[in-house]
Amino acid sequence: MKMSRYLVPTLKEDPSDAVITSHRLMLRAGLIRKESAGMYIYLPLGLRVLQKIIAIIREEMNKSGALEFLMPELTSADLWKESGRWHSMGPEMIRIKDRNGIEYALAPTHEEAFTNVIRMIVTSYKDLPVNAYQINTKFRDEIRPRFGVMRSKEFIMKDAYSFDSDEDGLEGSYQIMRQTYRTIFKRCGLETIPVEADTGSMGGSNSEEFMVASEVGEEVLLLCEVCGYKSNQERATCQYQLSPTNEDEEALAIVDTPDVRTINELVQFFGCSAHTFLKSLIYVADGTPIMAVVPGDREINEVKLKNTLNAVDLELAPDAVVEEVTGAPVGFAGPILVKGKALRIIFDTQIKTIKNAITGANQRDKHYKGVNPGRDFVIGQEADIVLVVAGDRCPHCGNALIETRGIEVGHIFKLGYKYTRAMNVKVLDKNGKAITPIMGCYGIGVNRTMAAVIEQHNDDRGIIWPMSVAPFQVHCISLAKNEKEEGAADTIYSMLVDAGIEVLYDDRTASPGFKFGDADLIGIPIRITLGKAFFGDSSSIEVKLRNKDEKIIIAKDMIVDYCKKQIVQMLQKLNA
RNA sequence: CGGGAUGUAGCGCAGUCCGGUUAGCGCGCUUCGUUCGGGACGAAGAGGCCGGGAGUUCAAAUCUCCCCAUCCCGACCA
Repeated sequence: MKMSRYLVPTLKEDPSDAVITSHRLMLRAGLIRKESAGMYIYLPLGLRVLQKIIAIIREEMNKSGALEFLMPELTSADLWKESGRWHSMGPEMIRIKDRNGIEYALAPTHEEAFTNVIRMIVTSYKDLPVNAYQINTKFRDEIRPRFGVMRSKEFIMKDAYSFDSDEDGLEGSYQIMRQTYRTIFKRCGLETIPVEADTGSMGGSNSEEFMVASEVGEEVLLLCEVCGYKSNQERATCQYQLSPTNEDEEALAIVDTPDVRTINELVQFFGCSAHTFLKSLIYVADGTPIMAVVPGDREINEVKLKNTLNAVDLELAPDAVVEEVTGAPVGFAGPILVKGKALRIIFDTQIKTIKNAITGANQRDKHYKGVNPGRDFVIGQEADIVLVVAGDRCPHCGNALIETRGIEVGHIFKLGYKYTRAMNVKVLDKNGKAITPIMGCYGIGVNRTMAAVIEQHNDDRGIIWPMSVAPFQVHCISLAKNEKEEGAADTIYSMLVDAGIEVLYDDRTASPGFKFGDADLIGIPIRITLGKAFFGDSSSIEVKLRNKDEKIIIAKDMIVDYCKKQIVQMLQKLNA
């Protein structure tokens, strides 16, 4: 491709609204432009990268035996009502009506759609297992689009759904995808960390996310360097036990604590350690207020709490609700309710071990001390609801966990029967008996994968594409000063193209420095320069790899072979 | 939705506090000439409803009110 005929609007300065490296470089290298918040335009150069990633995904999915489909983006409300998600997806799902008032959703995901086709076309166990996938756009009315294409309202996802006769089958399908995902990301040049994950609104049990370690990642990961435990903070658990005390149970007493509300203030006031406080927070879960109680030195993991409650929506209660359900202003809540109040309370599993605790008295400016679980209040429901942080002990081996941040590029999980039951999918087994298939579901964020590759492969001059996803394989810079030289340069370009190499040919009239700068920014792996060495007698060509500093000289006749060899080697390295 | 910030040429910004010529600078863009291996130089140009609306004033990019958009921090997810 001749650059003079290709629109590559590189930018010398950083766009003001890009804060992370990948976003900055995508804008600067002329890969994307913003249409509006959360919506991005892929320019020709950027599209090529996206297509390369898609091709890798498609190739590996097909290799795994999955079948490619293409689903409508406009999905009828009936489909969503069947599974119950017309309601539960909430405002994240973009809903529209046609001229007759019929309701649709712009698909935020396609579990229902795929379950529906399988119901239509699969009737026998002989067709199972089947793994159906597509590479298609998703629409989500994100609370906050962020970081360029990293989190956008419209994005391309590869989503796959497996259907098996039984759980063993699902395990097989799941493991195939697990391996396929590793291969896909490896081929894209990405190092990923698979972590245990929460299943979110999709439902299901077992789940693994593929994370790209990055400071700008939105996920917090907890890793154990000893046994290899890896988990998303949302799901992470730890071995934790408060040290037992031999203290005698004190009598319950009420203490005046004027304006002492936060845990820090309480520690000061009472002069004891934070975990002897019973931190009691009021949440509203699907419209109903509840209380969650954790040791005072712990944060609540809202995802775990939400799962415990089986709630769709969970948020901290507004002050008015807190006052209403506890009878006291915010800061004085506790599990010993005043007479006449009733509230569902979830206790963290450690609460029962705390002796002579301190907690809010549900009265203004008053706390209880000498609080003893079981004696002063009943532990009705307990669950692990604390947020695990760095330094907590690994749930498997007990070593200290460490924290890192990651970008979620893929997510695989066992869905179970949620959709096949809700949508009444039946196939006949060997004995002619109707059975319900079990599902798994597997997603890859394509645009996000592209951004993640840049996050992992760049330097202060620009992008350093892995060969597999580079927009072109060779960047050929012509430094020709006259028509004769231009002609000679064109010949080399044609030679490379004829050999089947993807070449971006900088035939523009610009200074060498300008062209080198653009080449570094765009980051094509192999750069060849047609300059002095070439236009002189020697007929030799300078080659430089984007990820190396040295320049080497190759004889003109050898250049095609050399490039081909480099390309093959670079691709093989990613496949290994 | 809550908190913070910003909207001036394609991009990056100054000017706004303290109202007053024809709204400026750098990059980019066009034409010509000279340059030409690490973002060249000169000359001549083109390009602005100063985010939108209402108001105050003799006079508004600048002051007031309302709206909109974008970005960052928190709650959702690939």
